[in-house]
Amino acid sequence: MNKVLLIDDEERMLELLTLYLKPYPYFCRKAVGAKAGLKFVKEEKFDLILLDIMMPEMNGWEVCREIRQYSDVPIIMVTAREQKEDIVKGLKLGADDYITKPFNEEELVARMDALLRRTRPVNRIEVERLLWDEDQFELSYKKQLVKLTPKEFAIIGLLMKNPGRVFSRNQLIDLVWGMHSETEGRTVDSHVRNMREKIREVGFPIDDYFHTVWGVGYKWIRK
Amino acid sequence: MNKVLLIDDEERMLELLTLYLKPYPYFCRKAVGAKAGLKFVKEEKFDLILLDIMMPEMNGWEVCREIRQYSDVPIIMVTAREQKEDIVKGLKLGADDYITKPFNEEELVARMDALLRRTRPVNRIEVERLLWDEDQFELSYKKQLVKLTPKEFAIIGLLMKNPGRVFSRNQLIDLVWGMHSETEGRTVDSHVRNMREKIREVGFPIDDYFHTVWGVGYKWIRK
DNA sequence: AATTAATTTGAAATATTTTAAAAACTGCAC
DNA sequence: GTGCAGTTTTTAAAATATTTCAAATTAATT
Repeated sequence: MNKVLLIDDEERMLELLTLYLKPYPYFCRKAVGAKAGLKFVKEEKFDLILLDIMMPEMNGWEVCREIRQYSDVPIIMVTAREQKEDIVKGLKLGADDYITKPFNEEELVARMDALLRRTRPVNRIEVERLLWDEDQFELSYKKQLVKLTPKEFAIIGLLMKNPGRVFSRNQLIDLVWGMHSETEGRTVDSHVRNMREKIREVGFPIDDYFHTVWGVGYKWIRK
Repeated sequence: MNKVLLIDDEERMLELLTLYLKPYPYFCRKAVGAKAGLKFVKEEKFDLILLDIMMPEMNGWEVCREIRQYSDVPIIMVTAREQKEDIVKGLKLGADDYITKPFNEEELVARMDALLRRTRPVNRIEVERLLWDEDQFELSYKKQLVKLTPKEFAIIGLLMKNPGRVFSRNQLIDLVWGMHSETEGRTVDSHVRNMREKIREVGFPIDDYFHTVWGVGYKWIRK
């Protein structure tokens, strides 16, 4: 069951959307107006957001831009009519898709399904019997569990999901801790050290995979 | 003995279905027409519904959609002929299977049995002589009863049914209390503590199974 | 050899979980 | 309705685990 946030200033539209989505595996939460919407986004985790562009206090683009400062949640913009300008602007600000009013049930659901399908996050990845599993929050090598802390788990997951790519300490801080974190770059080193040690203990050749890129950062070797 | 609701506007068809199902462990209730059907669904609990699509007052899809707003009861749609569009639409609205007229006894029963088999909810689960039984609302270890409160019972049941998977406090609140609950995450901790203590008392090694995942939530270990 | 960066180390600062106990709530019997 | 018993929720303190940071050490680069 996917959690969807509907943001619109018109209650009628919120009701209509809820009604449309009722038969589908979507659980809707309704936010009346931009401010209420932003509040919801900060407090809860959603799988998708349907965001109306035309709202009085703050328009949909501003809401979209603000959300994108701290979240990658998929967003579909709802526009009154086919206005190319609007659409381009919306997508540039980070929206993932758009739909024009009036729309029918099938189109709405089809776009939502498609967006979720293409943005579904990777939550399991395996390399040479080293398995990173986000659902279980476990890293294991040949069935032996490696007990990692949340930060260690997040760091190795990010690197494994992006093999070959170097991440600087600051990038890691932005991605793992979240932007606006004040954490020092050296802190990453500590976590890396602890993590390497724990993984080494179970016998996985971590040093063949998790490399330091001198003067730049860290990367997971693509084999 | 499974309780089945037959919804059709033709009495002849209701009789035919009842006749077919007579030799099998199904107890049939007949509803003539959509309205009567919906009334039954609201008043009684059924294990399965056989729903005709072509009915005068309100067609089967509408009935299906309405039922799905408040119930997950398995539904098999009965369609006059193989119409792909109809079937797709019906299944999207939440029906679980369909059967086309004319059908024979074997096919009907086979589909009903199969549907019941795959939708039967887990209501009993046992791990190392710790038995969680939803029908009796009892948890016991080697026949000794553990007296749990409803919340405690629901939490351990959910975790046992999903071994290996971590649930965050918020997820647990959504799933056990229901979305839109205002309950604090810390409340979960209290229930967990009380539950652990009660289970520990009867001698089950609960700490080997029910783990805290630091910074994330709780999980039941898959052994 | 000098310089710069990474790693190790350990201890302090933070965060999270557990424990415990009190307060609020609920359903039921009277 | 009122009171009661059991349940649920809240709160605060204690116990644990993680995260951070800075200093000392080691390694790589020029």
